[in-house]
Amino acid sequence: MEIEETAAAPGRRERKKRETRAALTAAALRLALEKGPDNVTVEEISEAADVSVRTFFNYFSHKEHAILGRDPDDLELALRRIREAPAGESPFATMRAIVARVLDDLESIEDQETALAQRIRLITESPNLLAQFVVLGSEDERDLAAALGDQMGEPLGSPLPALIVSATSMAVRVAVEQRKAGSDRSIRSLVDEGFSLLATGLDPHYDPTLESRTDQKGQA
Amino acid sequence: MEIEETAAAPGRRERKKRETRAALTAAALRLALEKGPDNVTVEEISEAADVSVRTFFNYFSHKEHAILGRDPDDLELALRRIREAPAGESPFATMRAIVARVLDDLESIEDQETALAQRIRLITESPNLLAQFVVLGSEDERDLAAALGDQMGEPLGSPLPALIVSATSMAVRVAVEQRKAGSDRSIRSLVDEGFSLLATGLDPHYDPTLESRTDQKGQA
DNA sequence: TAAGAATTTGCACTGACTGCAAGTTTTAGT
DNA sequence: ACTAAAACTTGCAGTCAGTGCAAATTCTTA
Repeated sequence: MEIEETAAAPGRRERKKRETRAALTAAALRLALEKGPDNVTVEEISEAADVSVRTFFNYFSHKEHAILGRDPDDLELALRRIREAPAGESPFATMRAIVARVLDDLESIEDQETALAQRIRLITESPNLLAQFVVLGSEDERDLAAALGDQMGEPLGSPLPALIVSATSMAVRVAVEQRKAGSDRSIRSLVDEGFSLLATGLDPHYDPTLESRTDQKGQA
Repeated sequence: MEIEETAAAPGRRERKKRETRAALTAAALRLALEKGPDNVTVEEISEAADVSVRTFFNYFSHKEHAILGRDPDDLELALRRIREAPAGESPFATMRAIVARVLDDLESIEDQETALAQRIRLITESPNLLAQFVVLGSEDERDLAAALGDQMGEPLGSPLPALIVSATSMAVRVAVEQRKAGSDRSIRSLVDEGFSLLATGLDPHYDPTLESRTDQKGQA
């Protein structure tokens, strides 16, 4: 009953699993777009993919995961990019490059919405999806931060790598939300501005000696 | 059937509502700590607070919200702090001050775990809670960013305020996760380091002319 | 081709959550 | 006080997500 991710010798079994998974994510995405993510039932998705409901849950533990259809290869790709970062590239630049890659993919199709673009839109519209997305994302972030820290030769437990990774996803998330809130600017330009601000600092006059001890005024 | 948040003239009705809500969050938190957040049923919580299950859902739309027991006043407090920020204080410093306030509250009780401290621990342990927390949080962030942007006199639609707010919550989240991952350092010191890094920039050698156009090497 | 492993499926069950209508409590007007 | 209206609570019936189990089915491999 264990569904593995082996990419080794693709026998018929392997192939069928991939097909089933693909059919499920495709059906889930299509139906989510048609009826709204929260109005789709697992039964419908399973029906459309022509498998039993029980089988759906053999592949995805949550309805949302099918809609998000996360491809494990994406994380793999990013991790590799980190490990193979050119000598001298700053870790922040590495992350920016990874994001840039995704943006390119996104733009290269322009009007014809890619599955990825559609999913991003859905995420901005459904709190449920956002929640699951973040949960999945935070697992990935752990791996990315570990890889980045390793690559940087940063002492274990340093918050820097985790911070950089989080900052990256944050820049993207903020950009997406700005768009959603009606900004005219392109995602790319918003992301660029975000990276730029994060790279050079959010507070030019920061006083580190002050640190966090409270110094409030009016307090209820 | 609408439960309002009126804080005006506290008649008996108002008082009872507060009591019920308090009883529910208290019961939810206690049970979540005892049995783990995912092993508590709404029925148990309602039982403990001595109301019907249906009533539970009149107060909280999700089980998790009762456990998180978010106090709307907290957001109010933060918003006020933003609006009343001393002239000349950088927006980033404002946010840091707000976080510092929370940390102080947290530490002032030390061993005797506050409800807040307990909740933070639960959140780090339960994906479900994390998810709901993020959803609630992202709503708050919108408000905070709006207030901050207003205070800064930033043009509407600028990503800066949103970025600063996100950065703040990010610094806290990363610090919490570092602790969870076994760091010896105090939350406060981790948070301070995060703020410091974000304030002064994540990439000292950032080249803004490069922007985000892809420049990758090995690609699968 | 047959044993054995991996998958699919049906079934029964728990638990979150919702709409509705009836019952109860609180408030307000007189 | 008395009472009608408004605000809350509750039970009930029902939908849907998600899980464990064991019987069927399909694939692999010797």
